[in-house]
Amino acid sequence: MEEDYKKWLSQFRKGYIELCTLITLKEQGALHGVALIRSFEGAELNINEGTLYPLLNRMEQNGWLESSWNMPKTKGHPKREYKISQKGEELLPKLMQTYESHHNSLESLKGKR
Amino acid sequence: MEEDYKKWLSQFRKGYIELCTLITLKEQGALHGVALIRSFEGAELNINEGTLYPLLNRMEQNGWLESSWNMPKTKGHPKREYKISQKGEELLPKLMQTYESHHNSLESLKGKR
DNA sequence: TAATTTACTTTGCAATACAAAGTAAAATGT
DNA sequence: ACATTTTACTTTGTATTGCAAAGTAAATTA
Repeated sequence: MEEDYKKWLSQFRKGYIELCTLITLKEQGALHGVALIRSFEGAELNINEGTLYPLLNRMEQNGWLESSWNMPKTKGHPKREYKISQKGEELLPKLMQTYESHHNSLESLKGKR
Repeated sequence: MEEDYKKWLSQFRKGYIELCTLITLKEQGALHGVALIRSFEGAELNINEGTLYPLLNRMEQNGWLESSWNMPKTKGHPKREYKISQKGEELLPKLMQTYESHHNSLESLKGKR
């Protein structure tokens, strides 16, 4: 039962995390991985490292994001910063529309008698 | 670009359709496959046969649904009717809670400045 | 200078949505 | 009566992604 739920959750999140990433980078500008994870936590959303980093790489390869290494001038660990690309900006409204449409469908199914 | 979107959509729907199925069977009682597809269409949600039928079988094997063949007494094609099981009824609120929590997270990410 | 922390990478696995082709029973048309 | 079409469901093959766990390497701390 608990097992069923865990499996379902991991499926349910497919695509969702990409959308959250696009939204966050659009709202907040350039962020590196750990900062993204913290932003998600601020929205009570916990994302695994092993999920996020491969996802960021895939999104960059798709051209939805752009990244640059941010070598710290004085101190700190080198970080890779991601920001949303032109293509990502164009795609985001389409994904949001689809998200909302699915949300409405679900609400509508709940309300049937 | 269009290709990107299609791939994303197919990922995004993972898990979502199972939830819609549970909700619909809870609301409407026993339905067969085609009736489910029509219910979804009524909520402006289009689901492929090749998606729905394997999904129904999986859900039954997980014990979330129960099915029975409905041999028509006088006329019509034999149909397999699905209804939500005890286990499905128990699981549904948990999935809904998770759905809503993710919905809230996304809204919260949109609202950040 | 050894141990720890930070940020990111890599690997292997399991699971589902979809398109397309397939099956079989019932209804329809000629 | 026989062939065609429709209805409802099944099967197959592919492509992706989320996750846990182990791994790397630079920077900081002890």
